Amino acid sequence: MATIHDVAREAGVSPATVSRVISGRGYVSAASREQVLRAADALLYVPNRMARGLKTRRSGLVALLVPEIVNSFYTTVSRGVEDVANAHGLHVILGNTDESVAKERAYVELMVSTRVDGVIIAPAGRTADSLQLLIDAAVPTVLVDRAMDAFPADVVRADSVAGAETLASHLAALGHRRIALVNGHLDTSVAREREAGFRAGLAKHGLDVDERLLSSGAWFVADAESRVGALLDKNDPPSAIVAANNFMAIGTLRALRARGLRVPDDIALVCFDDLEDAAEIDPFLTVLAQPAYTMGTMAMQLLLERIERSFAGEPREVVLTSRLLVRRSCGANTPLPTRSAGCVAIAADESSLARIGPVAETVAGR
Amino acid sequence: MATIHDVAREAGVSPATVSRVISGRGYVSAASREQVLRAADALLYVPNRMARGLKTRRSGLVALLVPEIVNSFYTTVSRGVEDVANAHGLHVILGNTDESVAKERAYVELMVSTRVDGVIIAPAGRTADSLQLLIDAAVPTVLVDRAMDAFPADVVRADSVAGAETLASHLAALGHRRIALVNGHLDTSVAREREAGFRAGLAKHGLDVDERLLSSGAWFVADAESRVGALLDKNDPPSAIVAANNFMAIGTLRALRARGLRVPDDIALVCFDDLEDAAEIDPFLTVLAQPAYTMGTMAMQLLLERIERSFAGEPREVVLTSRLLVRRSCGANTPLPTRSAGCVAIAADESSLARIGPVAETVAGR
DNA sequence: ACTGTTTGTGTAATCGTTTCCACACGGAGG
DNA sequence: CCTCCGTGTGGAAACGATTACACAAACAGT
Repeated sequence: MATIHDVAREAGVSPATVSRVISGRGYVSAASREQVLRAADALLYVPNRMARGLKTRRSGLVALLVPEIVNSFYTTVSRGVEDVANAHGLHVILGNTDESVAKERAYVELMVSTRVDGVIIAPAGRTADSLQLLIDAAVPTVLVDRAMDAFPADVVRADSVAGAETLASHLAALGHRRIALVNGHLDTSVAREREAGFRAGLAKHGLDVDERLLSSGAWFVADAESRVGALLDKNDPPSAIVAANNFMAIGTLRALRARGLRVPDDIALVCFDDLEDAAEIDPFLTVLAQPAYTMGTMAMQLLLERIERSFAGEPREVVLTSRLLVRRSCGANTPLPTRSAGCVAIAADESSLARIGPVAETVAGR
Repeated sequence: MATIHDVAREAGVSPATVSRVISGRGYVSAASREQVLRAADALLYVPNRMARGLKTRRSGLVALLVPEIVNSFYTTVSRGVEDVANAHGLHVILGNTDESVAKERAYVELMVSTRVDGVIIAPAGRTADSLQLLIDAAVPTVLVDRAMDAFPADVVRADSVAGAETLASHLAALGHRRIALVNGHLDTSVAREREAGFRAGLAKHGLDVDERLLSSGAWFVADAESRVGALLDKNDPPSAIVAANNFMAIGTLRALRARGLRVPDDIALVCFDDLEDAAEIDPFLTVLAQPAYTMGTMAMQLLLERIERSFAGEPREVVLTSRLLVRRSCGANTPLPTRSAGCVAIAADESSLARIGPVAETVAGR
């Protein structure tokens, strides 16, 4: 591979001049510039980022660490991150931690050793253990989707408490008395918040919470399927279920189907996260759609401010509101939709809407 | 951030000794090793990959460039790649080219300038234009999913011809006479192969191809939806449809639903790619499931051989066989499944099965 | 005692950039 | 005519690792 010296020799100038042409900084005569560009082209010169990064102490890379790459929620977040990053000349490298703290730790170390300019991460664990290195190494960091106690970094997340409350009260308003929550791992902040919101939603309608109808565990299809199965096989099963993410909704559907139960006729089902396209396949899931793309763009914007040091204050927290999309699985819209997209959008209550807005307004110290 | 010199000073040895301890190469006394490890720990030393890479000319990074990150087919491929790479001490960085040749070109340049050790890519364009730099820069490269004519790189792909033939003849065998193909962009090898296989499948059953029932375009939901809509609104619409990937199957479903048509009662539908979990939601899509994970592991294995120079021969091609999973959308299994997973697995014809096997056996020059 | 090998360590060159500094040249302003 | 400043350029010192080389000590075999 050609180096800057090769180009310099070919163009009859010094390496310094080549560097100035490539980077566009400093004075270069039109004639030299022309020569250099021609030489670079001829030699297929591609600057070595490692050498550049070594000298400049900036890699131009941003890491995005997600717990589950096959989950379209996170890939949508990633598109948001990427769009903003690319617009600012940064590149995104994606890492899949697989909900494993060990993998997460390994990725964090990889990213620190690669000297990425910043990290956006949806942490897998409850403690900041595997993330401590980011703080120690002073790498600008933004948490996305999942918050973490006592971790000094900006956070962009959806309001899971309000979201769960919206879903639970939607079911309660439809007349359900026995509502179950199929939750994710309580190690994550979102799971804990969703439980709290769920309880609040029932309380709002004067319903008691039957602790036996609360279940938590891995965020995956299979886990939810077996837990819902257990729930259904007891006597006095629920008449409605809130699933804490899209995968668990599918696991729930499977458990229901295995028992010949139909949605929403026999049991109502609502969940967090839009499955995007798939949610519009029968039974047309009623979902609380989180603003995944926006979470990505916001997170990257906050990160940029940290990287460029245009903001250096206390950790900030951005809370975004989700939208309730009422389709058929909750039993509210019984007739099969024909021409329409089969979906009625209803915003969450006005109180939570108040927190939507431009960054400057929604950002608050915490 | 602490450097190797800092650690050396703290430990009372030379940088060379620190390097030997960290890399585990060369002679180091137990006492020195102990000192170095203690110092590295105390200073939170994380080696600088850029400096290391600059000297060793290896980054320890492998790039995986996929055209559509939200497509679970590609994320599954990525898990295969990652598992093999990690087992060999390499890290994977993922890039999303968005089916855009321009983005692809930008990523290729980024990866070359990052001096990644190798690249695995599912190319977006028909020509090797945007990939030429990989060849010029002599970066080990493996194509996955999509082949490319006259491009000197190993390829791992599924047998799309046989796959499409399997799907088409499955529908023909069920008695369908007017079968449509909703295809992807003919710029990609897979789209062209799927068309060829589709024609072969019909021919096998003595059916003529109605060219008006062949449609190609973008691999996305919306595009397929409008194309299928146009197809249905003509007179003499098809009685069965083959969709060339999972997204287009969803687009097809939408178009059907908008017209009040039911699957499989009014129109049968089968498609390429398993939607994983979502495919098991009604209408339980009959799919040709491609071995995505295996494609990833195979691709990475071939790439490893190139990176380590343990193989330096002519470009190889690995062709994997897919499986037909018969569910309900094709109309073959009319009763709703209850206890079972709602799926009957049928392998593609024996002839294509013959090509399954360990790498060594399936690899063939091309 | 001499040679040769194994073990252990440090010095310094090197990888490919960027960038500080010095310097040279013109033209403008005094 | 002398400065000063805006341009334009090159030399050389970093950046932080690896590694070739030199050297020294310890030990074995003759």
